[in-house]
Amino acid sequence: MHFTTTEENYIKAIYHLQQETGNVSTNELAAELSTKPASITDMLKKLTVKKLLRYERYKGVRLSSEGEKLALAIVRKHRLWEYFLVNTLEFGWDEVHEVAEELEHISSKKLVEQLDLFLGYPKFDPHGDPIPDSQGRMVMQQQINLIDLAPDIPAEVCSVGSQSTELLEILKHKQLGIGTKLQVKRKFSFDHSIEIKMKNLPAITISQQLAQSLFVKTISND
Amino acid sequence: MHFTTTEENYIKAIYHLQQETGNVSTNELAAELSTKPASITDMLKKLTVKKLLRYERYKGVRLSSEGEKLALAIVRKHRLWEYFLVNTLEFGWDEVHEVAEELEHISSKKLVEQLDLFLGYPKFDPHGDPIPDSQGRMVMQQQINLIDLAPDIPAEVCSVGSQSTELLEILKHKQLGIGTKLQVKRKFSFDHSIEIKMKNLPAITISQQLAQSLFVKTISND
DNA sequence: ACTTATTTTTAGACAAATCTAAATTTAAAT
DNA sequence: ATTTAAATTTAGATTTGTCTAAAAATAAGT
Repeated sequence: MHFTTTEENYIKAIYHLQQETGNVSTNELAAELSTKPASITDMLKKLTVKKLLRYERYKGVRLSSEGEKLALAIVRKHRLWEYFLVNTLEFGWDEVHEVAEELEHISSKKLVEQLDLFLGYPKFDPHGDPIPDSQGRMVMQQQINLIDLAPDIPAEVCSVGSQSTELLEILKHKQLGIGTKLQVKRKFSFDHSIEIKMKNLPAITISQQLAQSLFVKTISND
Repeated sequence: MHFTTTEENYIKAIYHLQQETGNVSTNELAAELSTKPASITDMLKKLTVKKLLRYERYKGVRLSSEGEKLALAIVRKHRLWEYFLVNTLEFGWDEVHEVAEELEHISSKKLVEQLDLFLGYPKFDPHGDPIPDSQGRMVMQQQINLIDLAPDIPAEVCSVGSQSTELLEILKHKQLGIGTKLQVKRKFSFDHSIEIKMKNLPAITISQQLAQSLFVKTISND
């Protein structure tokens, strides 16, 4: 069965939102997709007929297993293309998202499989997010939010909370990115800002909001 | 300015048809795009407003210089992606067309330029068609139709007339493809079929229609 | 040249995806 | 528990790209 780009974008949005919130509300979706709630309702009915989701009026929506399969296929394509753009075509990791949003809708199955093979079956995209394999499986990272990292534990940034240009801008300015190694030095309970230290750089303070947008995994320092 | 996939497909179709026929007729376009003439007229009016073509009612259509620029950009993307699919992802040259039809509408300029760089600025796609550079320039092949090739002149297939699956099927069966070296042995004026000889293979006869779908360039046999 | 056939255009309708404005259902508040 | 507020859905309209059927313009045939 074939789906339009618009339908795929709805499925993808529901997939991402239901990771956190369980059932996804019409208003959440409207915000995520920059459309009006009325439009969401129309499309939810349409996708329900196509068996991609379980939806009851006024009660929110979840993906069916069909829908989840489709979502994972789209996420797989998105992340593989991001990996390709950064590692093969030498894009910066902060400039691949928009292009991947287009490339993820290319339908050829063979294209995805050959691309995966060419890239060497990567497990994580340039933002640190895991890439689903052809069966939709992906490895789980035990990553924690930077705000929860205990002081003096060496850790490495492995994922960012969103791809908004605003976030990417401040990260670039503060020289933070995927792979950056750091330690938390102090936590200020007044505004929940934290002081972090990166090698060869003076310690800097980052806001609660920024810290919450960064995910890290602890690393052994040998 | 941004154009829809549909609009780009119209521009591309007009570009290809006007190579041969000069002014392009509504019916030709309808056949090429598998739509009805009425739909063509509607779209021609729309694209005229957007300054992409010169169109007068009942008199056919040509691309404006704006339109030609766009067409060349699309053709460039199509052929670069075909090259990529064959040379990087190891697709067969006869299975890349449909995928490239999708990829050619990805809009990122940087993507095209980085892809071109990565591929080493190729001059011809896997079907032997020239790839426009970033300025829209392409090298001209002095290729002639196989039907016009004089007997006993060594030549090499460098282009096929269309990408229809029917044509690709018969070419595969007869072991003909881009790069195939051959000579014409006899021409039968009865049905304009010709007998050709490839190295290490018995001579075969091919129909007028098939010969007209193949373009060759002469090669020195040293 | 006049009639016939072909091509092209217009007019009106339809499906997809969206919108605004109004109505309905659920949730919150006193 | 009743009212108020918020979220969601319905109803009707709009845009894009398409269609069919009918009208208009061009081309062809004798």
